[in-house]
Amino acid sequence: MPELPEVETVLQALKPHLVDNKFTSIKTYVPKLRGPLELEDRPELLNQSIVELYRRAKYMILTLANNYGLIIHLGMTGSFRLESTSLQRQKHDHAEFYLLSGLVLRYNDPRRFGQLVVTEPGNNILEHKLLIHLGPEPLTESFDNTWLARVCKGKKKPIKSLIMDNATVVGVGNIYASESLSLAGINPLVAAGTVTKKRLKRLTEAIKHVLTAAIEAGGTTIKDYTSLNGEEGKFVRELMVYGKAGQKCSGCNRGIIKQVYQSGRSTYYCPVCQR
DNA sequence: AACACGTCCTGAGCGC
DNA sequence: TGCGCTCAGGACGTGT
Repeated sequence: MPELPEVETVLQALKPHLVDNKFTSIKTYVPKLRGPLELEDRPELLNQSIVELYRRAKYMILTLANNYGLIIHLGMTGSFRLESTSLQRQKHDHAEFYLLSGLVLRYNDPRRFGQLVVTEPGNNILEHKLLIHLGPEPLTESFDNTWLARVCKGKKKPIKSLIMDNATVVGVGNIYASESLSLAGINPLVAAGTVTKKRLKRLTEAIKHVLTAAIEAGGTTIKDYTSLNGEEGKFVRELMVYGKAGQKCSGCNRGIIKQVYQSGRSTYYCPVCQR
């Protein structure tokens, strides 16, 4: 389940192979993923140098020399393989990008929650409807305790739901939300508006710390996630609470990790050291 | 306005 | 052994 660190890891792996390369042909095998998949019969995407590949939230953005672009979201189970064209297409490979370098980039996504969207030249890609409403990037100065306090003010919904909201901060999914709250010592269930400024500062720092450490570890592999060509993320070894229901908390060494459900998502926390 | 919840999707894991 | 059920969750859309 790719969150920001996983997307960042994939992005860095893809970059050297894609930038300055060109798509020579693109094939798709399903009519839609999360939205329509309209990459075939688009000559404007072919034989144009790939200029940039960067990230905004959990989206990867690829731009071409003619200012067409591609917005890519891996959803829950999306992954890329870069490989020889002599290798067979696999089950759930929904799109193939044949490259001038001779390799093929294959997009695999069993649950088809991902998105591959073409953008037209002329508009700022960051103002695309998928991107325009996104909040600050967690690893920049624009995400700080002042901002978080402003967003939390008066909010009754649980702090965990709030930090998973892309309008508050982007890239924090279910795993890193639980992990960040664990590190900050905050109970995920408490109303966001009741968390003190001091604790929100700790939370801001915890989010930055956890995401940075996860990027360094190449992400977290729980079930589906792998980076390019099947590499697994090692942050799973550093998890404090996620997926550890019933185990003793390694933070305080006293509490037993509890699993609760918040709007259909599982949340893990230590009832002793997260108050 | 704020928040909750349904929806999309497939495969793993489990109980019987 | 095999079937059917439940769960996993990102982000948008809809309902309250």
